[in-house]
Amino acid sequence: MSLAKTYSPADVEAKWYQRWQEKGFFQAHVNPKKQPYTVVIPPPNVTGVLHMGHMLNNTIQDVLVRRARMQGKEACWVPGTDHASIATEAKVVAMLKEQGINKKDLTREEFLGHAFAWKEKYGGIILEQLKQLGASCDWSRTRFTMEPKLTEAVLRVFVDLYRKGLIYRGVRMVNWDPQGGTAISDEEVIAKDVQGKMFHLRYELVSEPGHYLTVATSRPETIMADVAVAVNPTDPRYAALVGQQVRIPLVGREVPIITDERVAVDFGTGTLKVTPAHDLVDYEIGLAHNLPVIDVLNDDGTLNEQAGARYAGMDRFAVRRLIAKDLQEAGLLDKIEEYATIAQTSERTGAVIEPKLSLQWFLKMEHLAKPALEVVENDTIKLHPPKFKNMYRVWMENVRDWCISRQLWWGQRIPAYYLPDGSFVVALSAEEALGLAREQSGNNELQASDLRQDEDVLDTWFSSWLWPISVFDGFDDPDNADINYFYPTNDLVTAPEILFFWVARMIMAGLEYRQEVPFRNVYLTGIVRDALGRKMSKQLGNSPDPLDLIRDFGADAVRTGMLFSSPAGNDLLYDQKLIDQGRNFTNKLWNAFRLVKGWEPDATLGFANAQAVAWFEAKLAEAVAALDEHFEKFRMSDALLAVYKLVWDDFCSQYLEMVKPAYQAPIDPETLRRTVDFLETLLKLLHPFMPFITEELWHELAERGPRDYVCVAHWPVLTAPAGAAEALADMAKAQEIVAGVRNIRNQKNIGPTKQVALAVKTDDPALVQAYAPLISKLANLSELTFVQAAPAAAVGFVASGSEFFVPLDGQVDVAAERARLEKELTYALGFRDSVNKKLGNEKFVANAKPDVLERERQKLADAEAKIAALEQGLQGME
RNA sequence: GGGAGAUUAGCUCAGCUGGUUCAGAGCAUCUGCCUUACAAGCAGAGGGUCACUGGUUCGAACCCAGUAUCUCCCA
Repeated sequence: MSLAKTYSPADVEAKWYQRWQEKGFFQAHVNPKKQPYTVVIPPPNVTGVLHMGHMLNNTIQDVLVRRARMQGKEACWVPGTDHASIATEAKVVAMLKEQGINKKDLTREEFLGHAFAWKEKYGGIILEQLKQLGASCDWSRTRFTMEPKLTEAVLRVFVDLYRKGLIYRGVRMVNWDPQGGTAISDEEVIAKDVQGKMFHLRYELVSEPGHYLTVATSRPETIMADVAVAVNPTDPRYAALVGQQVRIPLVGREVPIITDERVAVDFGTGTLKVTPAHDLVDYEIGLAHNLPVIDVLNDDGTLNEQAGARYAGMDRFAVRRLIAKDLQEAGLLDKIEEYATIAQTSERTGAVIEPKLSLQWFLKMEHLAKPALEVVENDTIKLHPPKFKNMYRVWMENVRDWCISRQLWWGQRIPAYYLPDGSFVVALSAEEALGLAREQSGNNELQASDLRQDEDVLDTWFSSWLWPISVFDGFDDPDNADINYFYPTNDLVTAPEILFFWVARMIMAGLEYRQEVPFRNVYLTGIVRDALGRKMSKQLGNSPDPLDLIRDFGADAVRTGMLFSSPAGNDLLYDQKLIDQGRNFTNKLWNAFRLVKGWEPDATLGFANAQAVAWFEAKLAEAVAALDEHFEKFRMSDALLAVYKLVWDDFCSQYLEMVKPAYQAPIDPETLRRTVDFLETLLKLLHPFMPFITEELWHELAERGPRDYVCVAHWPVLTAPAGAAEALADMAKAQEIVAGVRNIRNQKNIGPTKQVALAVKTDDPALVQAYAPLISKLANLSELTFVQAAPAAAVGFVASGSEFFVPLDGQVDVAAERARLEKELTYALGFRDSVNKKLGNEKFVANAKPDVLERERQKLADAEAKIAALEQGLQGME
């Protein structure tokens, strides 16, 4: 046999992934005999590449899916990507720019041609990367949110919601992303703390030239859009000025001083310049006072001609700097203050958002949100960890209408068609639209060419919220076999950041279109951070490339490393050490296999390890029960740790050491058979976490049939064997004795190869006798004898009420030995007293439950036994 | 500013209904070992005022009130 001392993942991973696919193990089919288990992937951006967050998220999904598959369920994990309107369009625009092509010079069709070509070339790389991670998706079901069928689903839903009166078009103040050139929804706005400047500007009073009203603003570039200055009606400082006119600095235009409750008396100077086009509150004030609206901003964030020739065409921030200088020179700038404020930025581009009045499409949320809140409140859908329920409730109770139109080309074009008179119809196709338009206008002469389709596309989330239904074609064919079987899905694994963007909206869509929740459990992962707690980012360069990690350590090591330290909802502080630990674990398993593989059976030998086998059998049943419980509660890290300890501590450190034959000695066939069985069971339990090495070892361990793969093996269902509790308890005592001897070895510096003798002084020799061979082997004893009195010159310890001695001529420090025993005795006495005190307390005896009382009595008895043994030991030293 | 959650060993976290020798795990640390599966390893050890202050209780890491600090969400 020439098996390498270390496991080398690179040689085996690609091979097994290919075999699994060839065998079709990941493909799910409608099968009424089996229970379905469905997961839809949170579709990554089609232009994206795998990052650490994806690794964590997809590892968790794969663990769940693989276990379900082994449990005999029809496991269906649907992969796919979304089209990510803003991000993708930005990338394509940038690429075209490099080629010297300006988007403005292209028609919509030409642009989409470029975009699709780009997507074909670069899109979906991430799905190939997931295969390297071992993700057991059904790749035959791969979907893309902008493919024809999913696009049709989106349009159907739009038309349906419009006809139900839930979608409307209107002029509203929206969040304008000047860099993306589009409106975005409230949820896509991220507030960031920034250090800003407050400019105190002088507005001259028309009636009193040379006298000024000071107005504080953080955006002096918007003064050209001012239509009034407002003060609070209760503010005595300005009461006399109300109704007068002031001159806007530099601009010179006269605007009135008005009152409005919305002005904060204690903010700035208590005066507010009102620019209805560029601020939500100002807009409301403008409406209330019938003020005009002056828009000085272009869509790209530059100022327009309304701002005057000097500033037109310049970027808003450049104008801010320039105008500050101009104001200064004109003596109209009172002062500039530094102040901490909040900048609203775009989730997609990072650009500072401009509130902008524009005509957009909205989806009413109230009707949809109510039932979606209800199903989470009553635990029809469970969030893991449950603390997110609070957040979910608050959001759902305060949800505002969803702005679903985007001023982009990459996405589903809104199916609204405008008539020459400006009115519009909403329809699935141009033909249908024409019919409706003729009906609506009463003009049968109307031609298709007279209609103009809305230029905007829909928010990407307006595709994603349909994902659990649309991937099974549930919109165009609502009663098909797949959707009836696989929907509702079971578990969803995603990040808390998109709880509202995506999860909440999927719940709404599921209830609206299937009258059923889209999933039962939502597992929320944390954010992957570096060891210093910083979010991983390209700018910081603190994120390793996941593919490098897989190449260097193996996918199994990376998967387990990621899971070691990531309880649900908690951030994962990534540290290379975690991957090392994962790698070490694969190596440990590999070497356990090497050991067992090397054993040669001798048919003449009888079964020599009944105790060890009975013990590990009991241990295994116990561990599987614990493991299953962790899984039911979505405690993935705990589940992994449970198997980790079972394999490393119980199987390798204990069991294998118990049954391992001497060097080059043969093993009895029964022990070998049972050990191989155990190892197979362990491979099954490990498989969801470490799919590759377990499959490799599964096939190394025995000749397998064509479809005999651990990947589809039955998940172990074990019941504790008869006498399990006793086997566990007895072995624990034996192990305590072994540990006692080993402790003495360490204290006295006796190497593991040197044999020692052990003398036992006990009233109950049965257990020690029964386990004597095992204890002798594990503690490397030369002899184990029973004595009536402590031998001279020996170091002793107390275990399970008996005394043990290791005779060590010339190495025993009697004084130190006594001191150690006395210390132990003091502790035991103190402990006994505290238990006694408890049992002597009438109220305790009266109030405590019987089993609690019983346990206390047992504690007392144990303590008494230990004290007796220690006292005898001390006497023996006299 | 409003709300939610958290604070347990050097680090990351468990700790269920208040009661087991209950103060735990993994990693890290320290000591000794190249013991024929594994030094990516083996054997052992040390380490905590359960954030703080009060309260309830026979009994509190756990329940209650307040304080401090941190994180997240919303404005």
